[in-house]
Amino acid sequence: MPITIYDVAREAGVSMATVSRVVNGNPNVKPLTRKKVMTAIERLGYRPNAVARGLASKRTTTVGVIIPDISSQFFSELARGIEDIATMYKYNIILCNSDHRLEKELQLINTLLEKQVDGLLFMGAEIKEDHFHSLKTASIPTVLAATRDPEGKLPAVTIDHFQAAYDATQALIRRGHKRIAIITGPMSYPLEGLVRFEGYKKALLDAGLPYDEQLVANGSFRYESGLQSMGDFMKLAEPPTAVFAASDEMAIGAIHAVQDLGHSVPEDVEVIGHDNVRLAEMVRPRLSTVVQPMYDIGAVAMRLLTKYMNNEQVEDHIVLLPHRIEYRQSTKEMAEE
Amino acid sequence: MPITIYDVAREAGVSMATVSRVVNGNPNVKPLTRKKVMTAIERLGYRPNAVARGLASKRTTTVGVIIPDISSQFFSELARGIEDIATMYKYNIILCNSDHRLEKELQLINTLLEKQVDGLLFMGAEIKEDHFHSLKTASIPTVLAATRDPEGKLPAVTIDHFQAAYDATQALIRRGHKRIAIITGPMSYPLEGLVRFEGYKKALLDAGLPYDEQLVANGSFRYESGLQSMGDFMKLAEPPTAVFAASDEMAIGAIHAVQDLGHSVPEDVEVIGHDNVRLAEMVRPRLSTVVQPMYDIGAVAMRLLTKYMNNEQVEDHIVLLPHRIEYRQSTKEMAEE
DNA sequence: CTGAAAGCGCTAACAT
DNA sequence: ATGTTAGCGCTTTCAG
Repeated sequence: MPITIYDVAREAGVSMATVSRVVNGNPNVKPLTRKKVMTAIERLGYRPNAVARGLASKRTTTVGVIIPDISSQFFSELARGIEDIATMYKYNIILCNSDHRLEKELQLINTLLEKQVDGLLFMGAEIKEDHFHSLKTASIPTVLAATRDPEGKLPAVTIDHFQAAYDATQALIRRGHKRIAIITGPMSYPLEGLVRFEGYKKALLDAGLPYDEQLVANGSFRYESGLQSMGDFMKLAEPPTAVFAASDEMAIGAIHAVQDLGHSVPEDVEVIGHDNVRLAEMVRPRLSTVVQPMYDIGAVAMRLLTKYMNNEQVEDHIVLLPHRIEYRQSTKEMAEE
Repeated sequence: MPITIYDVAREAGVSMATVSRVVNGNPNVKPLTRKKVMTAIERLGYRPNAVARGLASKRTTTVGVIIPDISSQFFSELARGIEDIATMYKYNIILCNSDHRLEKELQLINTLLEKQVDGLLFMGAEIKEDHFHSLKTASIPTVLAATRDPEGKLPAVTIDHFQAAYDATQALIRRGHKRIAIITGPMSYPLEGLVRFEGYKKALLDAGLPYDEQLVANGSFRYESGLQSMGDFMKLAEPPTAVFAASDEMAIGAIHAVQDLGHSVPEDVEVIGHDNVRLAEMVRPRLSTVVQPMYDIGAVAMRLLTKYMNNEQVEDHIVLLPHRIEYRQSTKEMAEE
C-alpha cells in the first residue's frame, strides 16, 4: 500500500492541506511546520501521486508529441530539442510515431487528449481539416514543429523552405552550372516536397535558366532513392553537372551514384543536400548542405508551447528560424563564400 | 466544460456504471442498452478522461522509457521498436533522456513513478545499487534494454556483447592479421566498453596472438574519436592491419583516417564496426559490422514488459538476442563466409 | 443486466 | 498559518 498525503499528515500531526502546501512549495507555511512535514515525508518515503494531482488540478505537466518517425535522424534530433526544453520547464513528453499516416495521426491526437496532456507538439508533413476538427474539440495549445498549416492558423516553428531551396539552387547557379538537377521529396509533403521544388524552379527562372523536366526526380528522402535518381540522371544524353537533393541522405546517395560510375564529386558533379544531419560530416567528400536547425526547431517549438500553456503573451505565433548553407567538400570552393 | 461520463449517462437514460461498462467493453450489457449509450457518446462527443480512469483503476496504460540520448541513431532505432510494440498493446510511452548521468536517471525514475507508469524500460550503460533502491520503493515491473545489471537481478534484453566482440576479432584473425587494433568505448560502460574489450583480448589469446597495448585506443563511440584513434595508430612504427571498433561511427572515422593518409580500406587495413546502424550502408566502402538488432531489442524488451505488467508467466527473464557479422566492403571477401 | 455508492489521492476554495 | 470540505471523473464492489 503506497503512502498517501494523508499518512504524511498524520505522521506530521498536521492536515493534508498543509502537506499539500509544502509539497507544492506554497510559501504560506511556517518554517517549523514545513520542517516537520518534510521529515515525515522523508521518513515515510512519500511520493506524490501525479495522477491524483492531475485529476484535481486539471494539469498533468505532460505534453504529447506526435512525430512521423523517431528513428529518422532528422526527427530524433528535433525530439531531443523538444525534450530538453520540456525538462527545463518540468514537463514530460508522451512520444508517438505517426508514420505520416493521417488516420494514425488523428487517433493519436485523440489518445493524447484523453490522457489530458497540457499541450500538443505536432510534426508531420500535412495539416488537414481533420486535424483542426480533432484539435478543436479540446482546446489545448498546439504547436507545429518543422512544418506549417496552409492557412497559418496554428502556431508553428520552422524555416523558410522556399527560400532555403532557392538559396541552394542559386548557389549552384553561381558556380556556373547550366544543368542543375533536383531530387525532390514526395509531393505529398507540401513543404519538404512541393515548396522546395518551387524554390528550385524559381531560382532557375530568376537566373534565366530553362526548366527541364528530365532533371527532376521524385525521391523518398531515403539514401536509396538518391542513389537511384542520380543513376538515372547520369544516363541522360546530357547529364546534370550539379544536383540539389531535398535531404542529406538522398544527396549522399547521389554522390555515391556519381562515384560508382567512376566520376567524382565535386569535380564532375557538385551536390548540395538539405538538413545537415550528423551524417553529412561522416562521408567523404563531406556534404555541402542547407542547414536546418533541427534541435533548435524542437527547442523553440517547445518553448513556445510552454508560453501558451502558461497563458503568457506571445508576439509571433509563426516563427521562422534562419537557415544557411554549409559549404563542405561536395561543392567546389569559391572565394566569396 | 468537457463532457463527463455522467453527462452521457443522463443523455442515454442509464447509470454511469453502465456507461463505464460499454466504454470498457464489458460484455454484461444488453445490446440495446449498449447502442443507446454509444449513440449518446457519439452525439455528445464524449472523450473518456484517462487521468480519472487511472486514479480509479490504478492503471495508466503508460510506460516510462529512460534512454541515454534519443538523438543517437542507435537509441532512436531502439525506441522505435519499443514504441511499435507499446502501441500494439495499447500503451503510451513517456520518453526521457538521461545523458548517461546517474543523478538524472534516478530523478527520472522518481518522476516516472510519481506519474504512476505501469512499467519501466531502462537503457543505460551501468546499473548501480542506487537504481535498485529507487526501483524497489515502488514495485513496478522494469526491463533493461540493450544492457544488463551485473548480478542479473533485473529482466533484460540484449545480445552477448562478449561473444560479439570475440567473433569480430576472430573474423579479423582468420583473415590472417597479426596486428589487430581495437577502438573501445569508454570503460565506464561495462558492456559496450569493458566487455567488448575483454572479448577482443580473449580472441587474441585463443589465437596465440600477443596483446599489444599500443593497439588499444579508448574512444567515445563518436566519429571523431574513431578518426583520431586511427590516425594515432597509423603513426605507429608498425601500424595495425586491421581494426575492430566498438561502434559504427568510430569504425567509419577509422576508415576515413586511413583514406586521408592515402591508404585504402580494405586493401591496406580491414575494418569491422559494431551495431549496424543505417549509416553503415551509406558510406563507401560500405561497412562490415557486427549487427546488433536494435529495433528487435526494443520490441522484445517492450513485449517482455507487457507480460510482467499483465502478470503473465515468463520463462526467461534474461533474453539474449542473436548477433551476427555482416560482411560488406570494409573487409576483404573470403570464400567461406 | 443495471444501478447506487464508496472511494482513488490530491487540490483548492473557504473558514478559522 | 492551518484546517475543513467538496469535488476532479472514473472504476468497482455490492445489491437487486
